[in-house]
Amino acid sequence: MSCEQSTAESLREAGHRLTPQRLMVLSAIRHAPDHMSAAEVLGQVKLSYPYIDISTVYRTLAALKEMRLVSETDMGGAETRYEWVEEERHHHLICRGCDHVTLLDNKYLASLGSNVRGDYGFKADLDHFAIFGLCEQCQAASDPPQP
Amino acid sequence: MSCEQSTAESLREAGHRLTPQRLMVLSAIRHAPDHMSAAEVLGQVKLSYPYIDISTVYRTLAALKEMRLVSETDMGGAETRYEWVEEERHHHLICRGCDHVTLLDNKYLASLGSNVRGDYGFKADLDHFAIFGLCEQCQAASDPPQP
DNA sequence: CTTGGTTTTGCAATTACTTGCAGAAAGGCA
DNA sequence: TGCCTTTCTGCAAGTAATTGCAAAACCAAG
Repeated sequence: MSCEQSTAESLREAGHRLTPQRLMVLSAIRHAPDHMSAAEVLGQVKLSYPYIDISTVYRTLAALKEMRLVSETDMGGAETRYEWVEEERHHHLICRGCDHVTLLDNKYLASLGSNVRGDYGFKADLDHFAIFGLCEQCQAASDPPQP
Repeated sequence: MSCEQSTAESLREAGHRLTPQRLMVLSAIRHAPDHMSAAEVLGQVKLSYPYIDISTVYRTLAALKEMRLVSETDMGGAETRYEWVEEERHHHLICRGCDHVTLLDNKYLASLGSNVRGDYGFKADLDHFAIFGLCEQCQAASDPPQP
């Protein structure tokens, strides 16, 4: 009935068992409006089941990532961020000067993916990339003032 | 005299002090034939200076990375790998099925970089990427055998 | 419903990496 | 050369994530 029903079935078909812990992790990340850290997922699940362990959260996220239902991204902070993979992919440009984050349209990575697939036969997981670099302002700031 | 001389000078110009520890870390990674882990750099430097601490290695690698003299790449193993950035960049396709690693020509990422720069004004650090996915064999193995 | 092989969980210990701090050292200036 | 400010180092403690293991739970077959 719920929107998790079919996802749960996919898990079963991939040879995983449907435990309450996994369904709770799944539900937490599925309904989050944004990226979550493993600690945030843990906190969310603990609201309904306080005995869950952080290692179970990590193991479940790893399984979901392997099935490409969630993406795992190092956004430069202390914690790795996890996100439900939507039909419409998005990526991030992160400035290492000012930490500003810009959304990057999927077409840039889709094009990289299809080139790589065509030339190498390799099907790249380009679900959610964080690309670091310098934004326009920070480039100007670090360039020589008057050459 | 040595080939580190000019690099050391760049460090100074970037506002860093030239300590023996830094020069040893620099030399270790500069002359390595391949990627190194922080622990491997530590071991190498300890041969000539046993008192060096792992935190100094990490801090030096972070400074060199900030200057884009070394790249820091998660290749999927337990440890992050560091490498001296050569003029000619290279990248890796890593299969999550069989762990096989293929070299990826820089032109694919150079093209991504120039598109992003043109459209967003963002100068991406595309020094050394690890792209995960499925190689041709592993795709065939995971596809339905007879649809 | 019960049994039984296999997977999964929670705990505890471990690993990879980071951070705070006090003393040591770099290097600009006299 | 010696002084002085600032940065850097080594240590120790802390954090994010992983792993080994015994007990518990899943679920397919009877």
